[in-house]
Amino acid sequence: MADSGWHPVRRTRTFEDVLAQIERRIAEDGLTVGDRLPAERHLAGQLGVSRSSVREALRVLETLGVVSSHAGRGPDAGAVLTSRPDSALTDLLRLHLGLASLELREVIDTRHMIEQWAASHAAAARADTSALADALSGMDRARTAEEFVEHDTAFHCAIADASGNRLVAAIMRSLRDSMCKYAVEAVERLGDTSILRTDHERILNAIDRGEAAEAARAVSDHLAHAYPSLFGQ
Amino acid sequence: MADSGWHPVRRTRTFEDVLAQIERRIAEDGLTVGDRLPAERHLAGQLGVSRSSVREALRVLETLGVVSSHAGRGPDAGAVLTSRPDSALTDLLRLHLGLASLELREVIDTRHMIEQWAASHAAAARADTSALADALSGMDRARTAEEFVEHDTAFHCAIADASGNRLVAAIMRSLRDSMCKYAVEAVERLGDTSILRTDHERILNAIDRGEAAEAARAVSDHLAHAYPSLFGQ
DNA sequence: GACCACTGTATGGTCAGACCATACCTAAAT
DNA sequence: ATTTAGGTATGGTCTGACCATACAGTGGTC
Repeated sequence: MADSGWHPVRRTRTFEDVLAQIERRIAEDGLTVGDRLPAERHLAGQLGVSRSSVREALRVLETLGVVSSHAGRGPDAGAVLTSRPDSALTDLLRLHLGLASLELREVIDTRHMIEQWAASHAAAARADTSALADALSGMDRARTAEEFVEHDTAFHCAIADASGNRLVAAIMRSLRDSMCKYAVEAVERLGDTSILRTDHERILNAIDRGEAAEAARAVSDHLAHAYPSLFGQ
Repeated sequence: MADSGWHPVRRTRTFEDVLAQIERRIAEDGLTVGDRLPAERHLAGQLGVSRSSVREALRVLETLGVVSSHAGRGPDAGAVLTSRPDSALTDLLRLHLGLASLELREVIDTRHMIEQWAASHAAAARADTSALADALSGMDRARTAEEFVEHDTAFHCAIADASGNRLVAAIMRSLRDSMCKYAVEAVERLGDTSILRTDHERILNAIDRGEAAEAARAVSDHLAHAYPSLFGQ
């Protein structure tokens, strides 16, 4: 086996068993977003385990953005299947950045890769750019670095969305969210943000005109402007 | 706030509080990989919550690949900080693929992007290619489709590793792992794998000679060979 | 003194049962 | 028909217990 996930020799834990059962049920019963899982107590009874174990399994699924739990009674209550990979990815990146097991440089390089790809694909597909234009006008109204970064993030995520690939978009959103703090610092260090504004216009226009290569170049130049220290070498 | 992770109006759950406390402690105490968290019972006592809540928080951290729990006594026991983003990403992708909230096409496109980027970066950096050569020779010895895919996966992950970006490598590994099943099907459908073998040699040689553009082209051609149905249009 | 078997103990893993907060459902009261 | 009060199923939390694991110490044996 590949070395990717070596697990120590250990009896399967109960909640892992529950996890596998739930996953199997999702696959076999063709459950999809919006469907409900049985109540915790019922699941525990059906699987012959305690409620704690079921809860730990559900907690894992919730962490992975697969279910969402709501108390109370009615159609919205209980563990509902959802699709929220973004927050899971964000948490993952944030924690590993905090643990220093990932460096900012790596995150920004990854973002560079994604954004270039997304911009050129969006251009090639002649994607709708109204969301990008909205974010652009939002940046003009921004009065603080935080507000600026917020609209900047929206712009870049809109590029990823425009690529039409939801996985890429989710990764992009998580990357931005997890490095939000550093982005604010970068903007404050930069002072004048007009060049970023111009860069964005250039990206938007390239996508609008369907010029994939120019869109990729524009993204690359933009990141070099935003993080000069990482691209100086 | 950005729309990325809207949380319904709800009192913070206890385990979320514990989660935040642990994360804060990691950041403030500068804890890093290898350090131990207090025992569950102690943590519960310190934070004034029940052990169940602590356990649910630890389960989340374990899911995200940040801690690893071991029973018993001694230096290895307890919740130890680790850095295993790969399995978390793999689980996430696998589950969302199962939920049909992600399509195989999106995963393969993402892989295409990553692999092109990694190959050209590895070439530009004149990275060590011995791991790639090892995987290549492993493919020659493979006697079943599963074995073939295993070494194929190793080869492609080695490309990502050679790029020097751990985040990209982790994403690559997860993508491969989560679509392993489909890769076996693709190989079986293909029958003759010699063309894949030739493709790999071409990629390896391009990286070895530092030809970034050729490496990217070779990767692109290779994926077209492996998944002709997705690139025919 | 070196080695080995036994016991103690701190740890995670699991279970059972209780209670609370929430939110819908229902039936009675107006 | 509307309002209101109670019922009930749900998740969230807590308590306390017990088991399995694996190291740490203890004592005996050679």
